[in-house]
Amino acid sequence: MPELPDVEIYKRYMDSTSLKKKIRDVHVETSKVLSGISKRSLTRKLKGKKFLSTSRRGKYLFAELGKGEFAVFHFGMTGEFRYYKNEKDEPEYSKVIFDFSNGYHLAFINPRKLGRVGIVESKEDFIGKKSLGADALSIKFDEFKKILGESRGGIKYTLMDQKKISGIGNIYSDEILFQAGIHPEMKASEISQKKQKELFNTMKRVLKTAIRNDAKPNKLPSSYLISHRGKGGKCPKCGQKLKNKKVAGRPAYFCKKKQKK
DNA sequence: AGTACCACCTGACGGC
DNA sequence: TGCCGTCAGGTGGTAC
Repeated sequence: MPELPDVEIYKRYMDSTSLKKKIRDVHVETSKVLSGISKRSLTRKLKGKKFLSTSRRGKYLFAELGKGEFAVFHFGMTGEFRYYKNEKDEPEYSKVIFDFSNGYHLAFINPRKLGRVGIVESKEDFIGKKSLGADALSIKFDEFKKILGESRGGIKYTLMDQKKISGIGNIYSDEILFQAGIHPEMKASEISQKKQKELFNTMKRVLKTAIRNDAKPNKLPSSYLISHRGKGGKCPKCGQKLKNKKVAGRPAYFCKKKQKK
């Protein structure tokens, strides 16, 4: 479920469990989830160090190791962290496990192996290489407005393009557009000034609301679209059957009555 | 620049 | 119960 709200929750989880504890060892179940580093180097780089602090940019989570280095985590389409004590509690699908000297462990869980763990010398270089746009929670209206005005594609595509704005994925782009009453295929550049501001405020509100509710779909307000995805889902505002079609290559759900082009 | 499609992976789910 | 096709909250590459 890893879009911005989910990753923010994982960040806080890491902050409350895994900071400033000496890493005694690292276990990598499969190199598939490593990015640009071997099992041996990853272990060598981490052994004896501590995760000092965390930061997030979009869907990427960074853990500071000191001397400018950072561990980088990306969860792909599935994954989470779990902090536990006993070996017998090792979570299913753990791909990388960090052993701390206090006897606890932090597992990077990643069933589909689409996530990645790596080490970078510079956070800025990493963000630069990926060309990541401003984080959706930090972006200012002026920049948001400029991005919409310069985009030639549909608004759903624009919101999900990590190079423009980072952090929004398929689920939350649908949610934001639903709450803002904008059709996902509407041209980003054709959104009125008034609607731009409304969309901007809605984006911030939806993301913050999700975070406040631990990014758990069942804890979100009943007026949210998220739990109504799937066949036969109905609009929580008007009761009409939701439209389902591919938009920008991803399965989109929206209400034709409440979301106009 | 934007879209469409494939790949990467594997679990979950519906249909039969 | 079990097999099979399809789908899934992301990213990256290619071709158009």
